[in-house]
Amino acid sequence: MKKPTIKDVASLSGVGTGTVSRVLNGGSVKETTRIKVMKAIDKLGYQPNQVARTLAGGKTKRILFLMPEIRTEFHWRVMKSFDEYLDKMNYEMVIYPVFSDKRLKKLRSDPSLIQNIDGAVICTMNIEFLSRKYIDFGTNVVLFESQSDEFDCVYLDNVLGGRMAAELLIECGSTDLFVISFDEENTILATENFEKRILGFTSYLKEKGYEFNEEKLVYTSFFFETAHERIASILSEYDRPGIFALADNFALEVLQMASAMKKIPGKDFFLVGYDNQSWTERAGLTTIEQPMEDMGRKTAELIIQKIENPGQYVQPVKFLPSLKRRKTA
Amino acid sequence: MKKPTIKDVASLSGVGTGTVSRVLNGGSVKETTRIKVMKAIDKLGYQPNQVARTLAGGKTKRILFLMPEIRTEFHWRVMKSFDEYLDKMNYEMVIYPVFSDKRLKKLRSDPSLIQNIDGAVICTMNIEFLSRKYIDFGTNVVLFESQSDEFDCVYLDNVLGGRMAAELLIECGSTDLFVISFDEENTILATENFEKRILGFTSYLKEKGYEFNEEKLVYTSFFFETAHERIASILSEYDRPGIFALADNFALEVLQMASAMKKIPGKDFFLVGYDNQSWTERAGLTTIEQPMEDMGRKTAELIIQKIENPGQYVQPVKFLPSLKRRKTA
DNA sequence: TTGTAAGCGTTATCAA
DNA sequence: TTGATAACGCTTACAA
Repeated sequence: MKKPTIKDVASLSGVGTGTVSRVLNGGSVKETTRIKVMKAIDKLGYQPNQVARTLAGGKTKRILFLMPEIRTEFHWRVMKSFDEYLDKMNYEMVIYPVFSDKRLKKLRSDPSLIQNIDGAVICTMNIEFLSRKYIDFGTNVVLFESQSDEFDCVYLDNVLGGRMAAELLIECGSTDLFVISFDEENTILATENFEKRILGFTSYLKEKGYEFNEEKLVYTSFFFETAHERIASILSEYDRPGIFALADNFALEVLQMASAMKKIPGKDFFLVGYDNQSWTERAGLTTIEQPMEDMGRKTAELIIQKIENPGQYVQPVKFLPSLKRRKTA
Repeated sequence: MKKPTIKDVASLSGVGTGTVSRVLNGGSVKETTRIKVMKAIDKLGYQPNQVARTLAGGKTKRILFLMPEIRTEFHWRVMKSFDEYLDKMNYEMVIYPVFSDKRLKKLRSDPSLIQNIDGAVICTMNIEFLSRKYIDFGTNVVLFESQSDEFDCVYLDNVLGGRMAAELLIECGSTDLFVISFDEENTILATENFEKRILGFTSYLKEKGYEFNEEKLVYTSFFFETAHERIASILSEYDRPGIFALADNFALEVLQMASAMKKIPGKDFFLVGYDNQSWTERAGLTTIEQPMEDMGRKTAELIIQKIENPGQYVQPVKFLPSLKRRKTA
């Protein structure tokens, strides 16, 4: 049995297709006819054909979410919250993972996906890839986790986040301060966010007369923690060292090593993470919170706003980190 | 300036739209006209409109990849490989993340995404959600990481994987055998894969007369390793215990604890992981390999095959695990 | 407030 | 091998 079309609905309810379309899209129709039409729609189980709708010039109500290979809790929670708001507003999210530079080029050359969208969110991507010369979305774009004055964008004040971590660790009495960062040469990713955290941290230290040098910057990797030895030596060689982990993941590595070495967090050493991932509370990890849900939601609001009221000024939205103080610092 | 359409191409090259369409879709056209048309396409920078194409009954060349919230290396590598083959065959992947049951229901009630696809791959999802009664894709479906005789599917022999791990650990001389599994009550995920690994492991043990009970099953969590204390006690209390980590991630936790406790893998204890994630070689972790790239590619082949030759029999494709023997066992 | 009909950009059918 | 033309299912003037 064929799927019912707008014509079927029209003839069953004894009106023209235009009227049905108006019912569907919120045009002005008499209440009694609206009800008639709705009944017919219900009875037939009619679902508008998006493809036809798009071709006829309607909106797709579909938003593209461009993301690099991100497997962090942070990004998933942002995405979930983003999607939830979209859903509430009757929009739909389509994800396009940018595994590689090549895939991004493909997106540029093959506009079929872009033809189908009302807007796009570009997530945590290197600014150089975002230039209009590189990809012309010909559509509404909001950047997430990068700054730009060419596009609307949503980001967190990472410099401030770094400063807050530094301030707290000094307050705890640490004089030897370390940063655990990560080692990644993925050119697609926006690494500026990490750099800013380090910048905030070190500049605060400098202001307060503390020393920081490259040696105190420890590298690990996102999914295979590789800094065991370095961490073990920091924990055993220094007196109450202060450690700033640029992501909660990295802090976990420290906690594990410490647990095995019988070092007590908040006493033998101090530790501040970043993100406020869901497990950190249970673990008692002090961390710099990013308001993931708010950020995701705001991104959704922004893109929908742009779609529905075109031609607005570019809006940068800056979120502020906040301190979740728990046992480790 | 408006985008050029097929009509523009037709008139510029002095042929009918039908001919242009045939050039585009591989119908039979005289070589000289083909060249003429190609030149016009090039000159205008013409790109076919996918939406119109779809409405007119053409294929979208778009495949939906339905996935739960998976942040593992395994799934991303499978996805990459899947996507790469699709790309080669001029198909396109669209990801639909199933954050929750609710989102799956939404997919069912809102067919706009499904209207746009030629086929769907359903990844690592609980079989109960896959019943035709629940979602009618009305399209070609291939299951990844679940078994079914209703759908084509691609999966690994996890029972065999478990057996291989057991065999190796016994061969190493361990008499106390442990499994590290994970604690997850996400009802959307196909947990059968983990259960089968355990089944294979324990049944082999039983055959060989080894004892295994619930106490030897240690639970941790995927992204926040929570089994520190259990692992520490296993490592210190037993003589050369054998540990089977149901995913390489979990093995990492063991390696870290061991490193801090000065226990030497492959000597003081034996450890077998699962997946053969990229970092395991560097870490010297013995592991049960899943051929991720092959599996992703095969999944792509299968779905394209179904699309292009409809009405075939249901094909289950079983992959075999293999042992990557390194330092830890 | 309504119905009619002209697009939207393709593919597919059918004569020529 | 071709060109003309009828779908495809919708939105949106325009006229009634």
